[in-house]
Amino acid sequence: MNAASVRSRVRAELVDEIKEAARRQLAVEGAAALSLRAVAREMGMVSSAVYRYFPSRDDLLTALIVDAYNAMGERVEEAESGVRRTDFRGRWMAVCHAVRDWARTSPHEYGLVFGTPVPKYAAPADTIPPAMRVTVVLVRIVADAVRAGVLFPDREPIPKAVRADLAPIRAFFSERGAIVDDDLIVRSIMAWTHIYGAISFELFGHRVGTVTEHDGFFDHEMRRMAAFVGL
Amino acid sequence: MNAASVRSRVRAELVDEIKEAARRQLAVEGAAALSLRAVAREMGMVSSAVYRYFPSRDDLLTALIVDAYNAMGERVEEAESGVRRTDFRGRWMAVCHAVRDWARTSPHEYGLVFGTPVPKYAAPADTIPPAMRVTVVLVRIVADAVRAGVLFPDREPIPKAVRADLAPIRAFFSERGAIVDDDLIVRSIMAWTHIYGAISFELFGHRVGTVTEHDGFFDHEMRRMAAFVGL
DNA sequence: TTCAGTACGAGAGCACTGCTCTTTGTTGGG
DNA sequence: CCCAACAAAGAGCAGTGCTCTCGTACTGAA
Repeated sequence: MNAASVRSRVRAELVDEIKEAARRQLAVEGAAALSLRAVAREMGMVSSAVYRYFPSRDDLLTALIVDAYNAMGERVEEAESGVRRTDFRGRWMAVCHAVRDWARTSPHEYGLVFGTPVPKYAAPADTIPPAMRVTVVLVRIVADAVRAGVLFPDREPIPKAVRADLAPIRAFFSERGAIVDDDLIVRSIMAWTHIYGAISFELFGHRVGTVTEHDGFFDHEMRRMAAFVGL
Repeated sequence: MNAASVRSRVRAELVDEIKEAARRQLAVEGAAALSLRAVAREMGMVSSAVYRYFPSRDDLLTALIVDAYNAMGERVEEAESGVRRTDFRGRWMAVCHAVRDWARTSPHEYGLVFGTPVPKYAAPADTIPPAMRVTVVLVRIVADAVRAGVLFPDREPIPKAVRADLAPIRAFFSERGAIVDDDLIVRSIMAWTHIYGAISFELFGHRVGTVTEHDGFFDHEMRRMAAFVGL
């Protein structure tokens, strides 16, 4: 083990500690109030020292966003893998509940990735793969169901412009050995949209006065959307 | 006209001017960067003077939120009123598109009311009525359709807990002379959830790489959700 | 083992923020 | 006509993100 790796190891540890402290602060105050100075204070260092590890506050936020996506992806993948492969509906429902469970345990992290985008902040390219993890799982379920011959097209006419738009996605599916029709893609996107909408509505407080039994309603809602998709 | 009203009139004008300036700044920088000092600067006054009109930055934000809800409500009501009363599906679609159109012309205002809730900020009670305006329009469409006998229950079994949860809403409908079954309420809430989810997904950039023809996709999507509701 | 180069933390400082307090000016109504 | 109510200004406090400089400690090669 050369000495450079010693330095870089202690550096990586420091980076983790800073992120840890930031995450703690995030959970209490929220993303908007995340203060680099407060993080430094909690770690017993001066604010300028933190800049050795994160060039700016936005870079810290980016790191937290990537971590959040990965945490969510991990939870989803784990939950989905525990379901019998041929139980497509069960796999789908497991994903839905895993996303919501994660969102409820880490509401600020959820808000960080799915809430109002921070102005003047453009998510760098390295957030894309972690952000895709959940989508990939959902796509795989649909592809598997199609291959198993249990998912059928709906014969719903789709506008030409939308159909052209969907071509690359269709190609993506057929590369994975699943011939998927446009309508099924539309329904899948709608279902993912709905998962996001339902969780955000609940978490952001837009269902107060409408729904109080969030657990039951979400489950029922997701069940209906799974049926809508065809699972 | 007594003199007190003169004072209060010029005061109301100042309040409007401040909100106007704040709104302009909001459109450029976003809610997080809304600076009371910058607003004051733009108006040629000193920051402390603004505090005569808004006790805190959050109060300014609250005022903007109320205005945003009302602007959205107005757009929706106007669009919906222009459709033949018996064209229930047309009325519903008009609402969907009006919400999206407003959101696209005022993305920051949309983010303000539907995005990540500001930590430590609790929306005061006077934001509730403006926030309900769109919901009221949607409810009226459903109620009208039920009364006209063109909307039927789906006979989808609903969990007991959810059913109990929905009782007050069912009562609200029957007060308006429409006997609405639980399943229809569920579908309506889901549709509103979906409107929100689709618009937020688009505006917050979570559909990049999936959909590019947003207009066409949204229209198709909403059409399918209208069918899902039964319209 | 020595020594140059680098990484690091500390501290001061800049321009900004929300907000408070005191002082000064203005203006409307008894 | 004068005084009270109101408005604006200005200074000031504590906080923010971020930059720059400076001394120290450590590392990797000679």
